[in-house]
Amino acid sequence: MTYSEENYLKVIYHLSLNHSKGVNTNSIANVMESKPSSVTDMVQKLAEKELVIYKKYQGVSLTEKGKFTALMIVRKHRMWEVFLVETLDFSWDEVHDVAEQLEHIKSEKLINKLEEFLGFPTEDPHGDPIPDRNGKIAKIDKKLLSEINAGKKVICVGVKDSSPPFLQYLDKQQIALGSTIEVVSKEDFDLSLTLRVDDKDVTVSNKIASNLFVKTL
Amino acid sequence: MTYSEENYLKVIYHLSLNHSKGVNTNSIANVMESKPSSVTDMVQKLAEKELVIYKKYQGVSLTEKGKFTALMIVRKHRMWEVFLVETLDFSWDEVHDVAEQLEHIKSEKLINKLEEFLGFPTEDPHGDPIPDRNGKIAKIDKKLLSEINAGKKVICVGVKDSSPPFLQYLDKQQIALGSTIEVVSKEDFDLSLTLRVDDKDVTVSNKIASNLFVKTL
DNA sequence: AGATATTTTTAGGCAAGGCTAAAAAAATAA
DNA sequence: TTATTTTTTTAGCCTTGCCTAAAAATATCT
Repeated sequence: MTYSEENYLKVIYHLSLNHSKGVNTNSIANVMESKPSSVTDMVQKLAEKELVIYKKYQGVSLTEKGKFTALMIVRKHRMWEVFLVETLDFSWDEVHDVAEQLEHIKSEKLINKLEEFLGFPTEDPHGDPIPDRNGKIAKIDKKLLSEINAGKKVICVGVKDSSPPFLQYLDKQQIALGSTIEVVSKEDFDLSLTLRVDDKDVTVSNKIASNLFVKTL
Repeated sequence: MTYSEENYLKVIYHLSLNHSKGVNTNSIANVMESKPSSVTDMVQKLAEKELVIYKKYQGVSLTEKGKFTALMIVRKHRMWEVFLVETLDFSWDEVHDVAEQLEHIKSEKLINKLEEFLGFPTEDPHGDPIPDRNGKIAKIDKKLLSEINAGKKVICVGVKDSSPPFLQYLDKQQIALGSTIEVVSKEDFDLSLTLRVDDKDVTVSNKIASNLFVKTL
C-alpha cells in the first residue's frame, strides 16, 4: 500500500460519509488538489486491488477491505493528534499537517502502544471519534450550533471545519471542546447568534455557528 | 527533499565516518540494497542540489548543507528510538524499522517538542549520540570489547551491530548499556573472551566482542 | 609497462503517479 | 426529443527512482 493509495482511500472514506451514493471523480480531485483524470487512473488501480468498487461513470465506493484500511488511517491520524496535543502541548490548530504525515507510518504495534500510552482516547482534539483497532467507530450525537433555538443551553463537542483560522477564532472567543454555550438570541435577518460563554456574551455569524458541533443537555 | 534523497544522504553520512575519503558508489549500493547505476543517477541529482560533492569515478562526500541535512535525519531517527523504548516500552531490537519511517517526518517543531518531552536525551537506546538541533553531535569515547586485555573492567556503552539477533543475544546474556564487564581471560586460539557480568561468567566469541563498544573505567 | 579484472558510468527501459488535450458518456436545457 | 453543457474517461506525455546491458575508466597483476 503506497502513501498515495492510502490518501485516496482516506478521501473516499470521508466523502462517502456525506454523498451516500458513489463518490464522484470530480469531488475526489477537488479534495486531493489534483485532476479528475488522475483520479480515474488511481481509482482503477484501487478497484483491481479490490479496495473500491468502481463502474465507469458511476462513481466509486469502498469495499469492506478498503473501508477497514481507511479506518485504520483515520485511527492513526486522530491518535497522533491526541498525542501531539496531550503529550507534546501542540494547540489544536497546529496538529493537522503533522498528523497527515504520521498517519502513514506502518506499524500496528506502534499505534496500539501509543493508544495504551494515551489511555485509550475515544476522540481527537477536534471532537472526532477515534476508530478502535477493529475498525469500530463511535457515532457521536451532535448537532450544528446553527440549528439550536434561542434559550437552549448546549455543550461544544466538535468542529466541522478544523482549519487553523477557524480554530484560532474559537480560541480567541474562549470556546473549546466541553464549553457550555447558551444561545441567548438569534437574529432573523442574518441568522447570527448571541451566545453566553463563561458568563460573557459573544455574537457569532451563521457561518461560525454552522461549523460548530454541539450536544443538547 | 524526497524520502529517497534523505535516505541517500543518511547512508553517505554513515559511510563517510569510516571511509575518510570519498564514499564509493558500490558501497552505497550495497547498503541501500540497490544497484551502482542507480546510485550514480541519484548522486548526480544530489550534486546538482549542492548536497554532495561528486566527481566522476572519485566517490562522493557531503557538503556542509548535505551533512546538516543528514545529521537532522540521524537526530530524528535516534530521538524516535528513545521515544519508542522509554515511552512506549519497545525493546531495543524492535525500534529500528519504525524509526526508519519516523525519521522522515517533516516538522522541526515536532522533533524539538519531542526532545523536550524526553528530557533532552543525548544517546539512543544503542548508545549512539543524538545530534542537537544545531547539528552538533557528541563524540563518545569508546573501544571495542575485542581490544580490551584480560584483567580489565569496562562498562558497556554501545553496540556496533544493532540487528535484532545480536541485540537479543545480548539480552539473553544480560548484557545491557551500563553493564559492568570484567574480561576474565582471552583465548589466543580464537580470540574468544571469558567475561564476568553480574557475577556470572560468560564466554563470547571474537565476533561478539567486535560488535560491543565499551569504555574503560 | 601491458594485459586483465574490477568499478563506475552511460544508455535505454519500466512502473508509479501525476499532467493536458481530446473523446465519450451523462446530465441539462430548449 | 434534440442540442448543448458538464462530467468522466482515454490517450499520450512527463518526472522520479529504479533496473539491465554495454561502454568507459580505474585498479591490479605479471
